[in-house]
This record gives sequence, structure tokens and C-alpha cells, in this order.
Amino acid sequence: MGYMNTASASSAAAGEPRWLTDEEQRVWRAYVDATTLLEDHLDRQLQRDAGMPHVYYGLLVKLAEAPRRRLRMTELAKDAKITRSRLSHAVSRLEKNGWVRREDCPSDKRGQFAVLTDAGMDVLRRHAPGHVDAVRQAVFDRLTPEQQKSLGEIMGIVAEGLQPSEAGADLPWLR
Amino acid sequence: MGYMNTASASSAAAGEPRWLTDEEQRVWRAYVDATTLLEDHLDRQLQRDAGMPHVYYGLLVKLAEAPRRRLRMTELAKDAKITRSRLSHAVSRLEKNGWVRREDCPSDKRGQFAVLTDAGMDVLRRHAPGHVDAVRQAVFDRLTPEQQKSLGEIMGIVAEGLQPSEAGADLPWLR
DNA sequence: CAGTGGAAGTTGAGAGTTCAAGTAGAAGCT
DNA sequence: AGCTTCTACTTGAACTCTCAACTTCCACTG
Repeated sequence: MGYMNTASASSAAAGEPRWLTDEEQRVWRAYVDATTLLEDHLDRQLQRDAGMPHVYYGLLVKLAEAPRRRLRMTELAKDAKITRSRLSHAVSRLEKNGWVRREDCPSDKRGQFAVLTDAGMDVLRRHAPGHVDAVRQAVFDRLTPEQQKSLGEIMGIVAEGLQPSEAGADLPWLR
Repeated sequence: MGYMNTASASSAAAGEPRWLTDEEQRVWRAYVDATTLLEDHLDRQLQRDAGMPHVYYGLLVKLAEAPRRRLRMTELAKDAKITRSRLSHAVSRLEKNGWVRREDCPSDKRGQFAVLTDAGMDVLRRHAPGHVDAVRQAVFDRLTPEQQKSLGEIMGIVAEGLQPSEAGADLPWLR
């Protein structure tokens, strides 16, 4: 049961669901294990050293790379692949830390910018090396160049499939 | 800043940290994007259809595969790559749903078994097809057989690196 | 067999996330 | 202008996860 190729049970739409083969199961479980462990590992490292979870760190990075260290809330949410609600809570927390500040958008009174403060820039500078080390040790140092390339392609495909990307219109994937 | 190969800032241990190259950055961002989107996608699918997050579903699967549909708490936590605390909370919740039941271990009075109930088995049976479909659509249907194989190897390596695996002794990775 | 240290599991508080609803302003229509 | 609809963002409650105790019991030592 679960992913097994056992017996009955009908698919939502049509007849017999296409269960995962043994090999597919092995791949899938490896994926789940690795992502669970890695997420946990990075969260713990950053929480311990920098006082924030991995997602929050990622937000600061995106802001640091943006033109005037600022991004509209919706754009930041889209970049980081999180919901606006989650971002709103996150920014409030980062604001309390003094790492981010909100600013009104002049051209659209509904809009808000999230702006990286100097303190935010500092915290990033201080902890970037440790974070990069952690990523290296957990991932890149263990993979051959071919595997790294492969990983990039595969993850690109999966990510692409899960978001309409630039599909002309709206963002139904965002809630 | 963040992963950039810009300028100064010293590593925790030694001199200049080994920043990620542009290509490594692309790979890493693809990884983060894909895992974030996929996690979210599966959580939402299962929450909507089965009324539980992906991790909880995974716990039921492990129990369903275990000998008498039961596993010691610590073993289940180890299998699922989560902390015992998290598991304890999760099992309490699943117990309220009637999908899991706790049972005392006869040979070790400290021990507890998590046991999958018939209702738990049912919920699994009912929603396995939908979940497998979701995984297929998001991952396997988009990858070539070579990519699938590659993904399995890569994730196996990463997971292996993050847990001492069978390293004779204890589980320092478990908190 | 008391004493000590480790292992199994739980707990509660604080932090983070989700979901549904709510406010306010922009855009388009008539 | 007035009306409707959509967009941007926020909010609060319910739920989940983390972290640091804490309880209970096993195992080992003397």
C-alpha cells in the first residue's frame, strides 16, 4: 500500500492507477529522504548561526540582489515560490529583527516594498560563508560535475512543470 | 551577496570561503525552487483530498508496510527522517483521526508502538491513487529514464551524506 | 541492589505556515 | 461619476514544527 503495485483501488479519474514501479519507488523515497534531511539540516544550521530559517535567509538573498535592495511583496513571493500570506508573516518577523523594512509604493497605494536594511545586509554577509559551506558539504562536494549538471536539469524541469512560469497570464499557482 | 563570488567576508573556520560558481548557483536555485514547489504541491493535494499533510501520509505508508502494521516510535521517526518530538505530535493528531493507535510495548515499558488502524488503512487505500498520480505528473512523467535513474543516485548520495546511516552506533542526527 | 547514565517517549511554549476572510485601492465598463 | 471586478496585501485562528525540559524505565557499575 502507498505506492505499491498490489491490487485493486480505483483512480480518481479512470480505471487502474499507474502505480510506481519498484525502481520508481526507490527513486521517490530517495528524493523524499534527501529533501527532508537537507531541509532540516539547513534550517538547523541557519537557525543556530543566523537566527532564522532557510526560507527567511533566501528572502534576504533575493532582496540583496534586487535593484535598490527592494522588491514588491508579490514579486518577492513569486521569486521565492511562497504564498503572499506566508511572505507577509515572514516580512513582519524580519522587520522585528530590523533586517527588512516595509516601504509604500508611490505609484500604487496598495503596494508595498520589502527593503533590505543595512543590518539585514550585514547579517547576510556574516552568515553567507557558513551557509555556502553547509550547502557545499551536503551537496556539491559529494557529486560529480555530471551529476551536478544533471541535478540542475532535472530540478529545472520539475520546477518548470509546477509553475506556469511566464505563461502570459496570471499566477494560478499562487493560491 | 548570498552565494555570490564577490569580495571579502571570511569563513567560519579558515580564509576565503569557496563561493558557489554561477553554474552551481543555478543548480542550487533550481533545487530550492523545485523542492519548495513540489512540497507545497503535494501538501496541498493531500490536505485537500485526504485531510493530512504529506509527511503524515508518509507515516501511514510506513506503518502499512511494517510487519504487523506497527512500528516503534523511534524506528518510525528514523524511517521518516523526522525527530521523535515531531512524530509524537503527529501520531497524536493521527490518533484523533482514528487512523493510528498507540500500543504499549510488552518487552520495554518505555516503548510505544504506533499501529495503523483499519480506518487508517482505508484512508490510505482511498487516496493512494490520487497521490501517485500527483507524483507521476509532477516528476516521473517529465523525466527520461536516464534522468530518473540519475535522480535516484544523486538523492541517495545526498541522503546518505546527511545521516550516518547504519554507522554501528547511535543516531546523533536525530537531535 | 542502590546509583548513575543513557534511551524512549511526551509535553508545552514559541515560532512558522495555511486557509479563509477582510481592507483598500486600481481598472474597466456604462 | 458610479458600479463592478480584480489586485495587493494583511490578518487571525487553527494547525504544525522546534526546542528544551521532563518522566519513566532500562542497563550497567560497583
